[in-house]
Amino acid sequence: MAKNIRDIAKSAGVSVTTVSKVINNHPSVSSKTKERVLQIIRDERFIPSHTARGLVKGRSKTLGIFLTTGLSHPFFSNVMVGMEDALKQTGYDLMYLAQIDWSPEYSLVRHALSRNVEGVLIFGFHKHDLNFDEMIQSEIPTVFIDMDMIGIRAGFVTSDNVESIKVAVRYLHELKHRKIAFLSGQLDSYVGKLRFEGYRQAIHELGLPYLSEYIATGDFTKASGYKAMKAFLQLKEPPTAVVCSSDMGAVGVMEAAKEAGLSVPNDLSVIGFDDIELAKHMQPALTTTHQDFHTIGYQSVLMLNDMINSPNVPPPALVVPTTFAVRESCAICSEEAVQ
Amino acid sequence: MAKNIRDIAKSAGVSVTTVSKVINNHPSVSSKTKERVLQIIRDERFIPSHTARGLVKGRSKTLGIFLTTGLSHPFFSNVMVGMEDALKQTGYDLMYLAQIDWSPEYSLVRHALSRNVEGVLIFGFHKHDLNFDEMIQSEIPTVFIDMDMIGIRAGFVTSDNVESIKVAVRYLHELKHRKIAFLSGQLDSYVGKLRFEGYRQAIHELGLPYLSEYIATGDFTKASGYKAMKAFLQLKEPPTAVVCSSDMGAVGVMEAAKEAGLSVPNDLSVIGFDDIELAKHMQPALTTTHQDFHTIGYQSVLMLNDMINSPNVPPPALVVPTTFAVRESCAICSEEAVQ
DNA sequence: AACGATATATAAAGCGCTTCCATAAACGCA
DNA sequence: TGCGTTTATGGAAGCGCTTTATATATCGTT
Repeated sequence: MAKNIRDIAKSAGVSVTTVSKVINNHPSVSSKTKERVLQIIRDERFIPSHTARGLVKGRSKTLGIFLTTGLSHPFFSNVMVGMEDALKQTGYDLMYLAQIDWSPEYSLVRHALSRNVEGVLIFGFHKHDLNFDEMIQSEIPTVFIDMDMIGIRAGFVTSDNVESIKVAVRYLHELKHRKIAFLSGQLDSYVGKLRFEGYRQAIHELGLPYLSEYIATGDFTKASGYKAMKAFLQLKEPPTAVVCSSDMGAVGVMEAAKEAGLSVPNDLSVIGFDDIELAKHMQPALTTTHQDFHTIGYQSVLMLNDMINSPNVPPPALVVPTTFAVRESCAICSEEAVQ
Repeated sequence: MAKNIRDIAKSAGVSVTTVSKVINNHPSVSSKTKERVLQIIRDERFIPSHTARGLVKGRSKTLGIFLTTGLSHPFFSNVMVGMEDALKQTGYDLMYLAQIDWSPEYSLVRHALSRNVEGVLIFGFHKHDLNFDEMIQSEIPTVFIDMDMIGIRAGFVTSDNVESIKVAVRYLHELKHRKIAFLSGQLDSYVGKLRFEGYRQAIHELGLPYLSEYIATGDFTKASGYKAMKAFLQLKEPPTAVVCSSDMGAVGVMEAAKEAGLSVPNDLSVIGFDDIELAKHMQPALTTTHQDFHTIGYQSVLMLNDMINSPNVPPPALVVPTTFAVRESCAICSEEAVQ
């Protein structure tokens, strides 16, 4: 059943070398024999072993991907769609390296190396979970997604988190809001940190007072939003608007607000982040930052492809713009604008 | 940098054979040399090439996955979480075979074979898209997800589509509904067909009249639900309830109903299918069938693992039970129960 | 006719590993 | 002590392919 290059050589009455040359269409084979061999290959439905070829060439036409937070990452599948397109375009298959064990001996690099992948994508959350340093220092081309890791052979791609939040805060400011609260994500995550930074910068640039009681530390979940809003409501001057680091957080905020008898957007304006499917179907539909996951996925494998093909150009960092999706969860501040 | 087994052998002062035996912990090596070799392996951070080993052993500890509808399948990522767990458990890595080209010469089998995978998962939609027959007839163990393909080396796993819809229809019947419409998905898809079949059976078993005007052919999208509901509303006896083949379809139905001034659930009961994230956050929250995607993913790789390890037991078909999630989108029928 | 240059084919080595087979050393037992 | 066994080790072939070096045939020049 499983044919190899020798069988073909025999059938065609040529050497293995010649068959190999035909497969890789090396010029030094006459078009006559080339045709004959090609015909046999077709007839016998022969397909060369990618694996064997990879072994000798050292190139496997395979990329590896590590999901350090598992596949349950909420946007994984969106990012993957973009990756898929780029994979098709560049001719790579993708190996999902599932066998991460979290022991100290485990090495991403070695795992990747053993699988003979030409480059790896790392999609994750927290910077300090795994031995990324080894990865960064290794020879193997790597692109990180949503982590600002950079090295001699490592680049990254991410959304423009800082600017996105600033846009959101400015928007609220234009709507006359002055008491703008912020719900963060985990502050030890790259995006969590940056979104917080965006809030800080915006508040500062707009000349608003920076009040720590308007900052709630959450973890991207609905529960953390709910809890945060409950706390905000205890304040003697509760915020009139809250910008969240995630849509799910915003959902929690809205839920708590409704429970307290507040109407969104009339009594409270809310802004999310991510633009998950749910966002546009909510009541009211959630104003939020739309991340271009497709581009993130697409560009990350293109970047990796470039890194593989041009080992000497330093790996870039790519910041993908977001779009601010204005929907129904924000309104002009009902309070007098306080000075 | 990249070490091989020969380097280790040299360092340890033993033969390549011995090193290999240590790696595979073959019994015929003294514990003394074994320890020494192991130590060197650790010191030199040597990791054997999976690829080379796969070449000689014919086993790659790799599974392949084809996504015939691409990664944009709405439940892909949920299913993958389940797969991931089973991959860890069984020790496989997963190769995403992205290079499907849709030309007639393209062969899933050959692609899989060239990549030396031990088995393949096929996750898709339509039965006739690709040359699945070749796959089914091939030697290579295959499990289909959401397709009823079965062969000497092919099994499948899917949700219990028929029964799930029957449960939904019966539930409506208990709520005194008698004019129960159905929104189908694509009828050339496996799940589309089965859900329709469930509706037919339920109607029949409940002794309700089977009315073709209560059947709308959709395609799982919101748009098709919207359109279907518009049509139902033209009827002189519009349905009092509609069961949908997808949650997104149900969203469309509800939207059309609201536009027509109907209140869900008071004037119209609606049931979805899938239990997407959105479902529980809608107003009213959507009553729907919850598919156990984790189990589907998990069991499909376990099944594949079994097929690989026991080549002689005929591949099974696994039907994973669903749970019916009662929420707020259904109410007792407001009309008199018609006889 | 003799020469080097060019085109075409192949043998053989090697990628990093496993495994069969042979060999050598250590052992048990009468 | 001598025999057959067991235990430990290594040589070499081979998995399916690519690639280098080499051989042979063909050709154009003068």
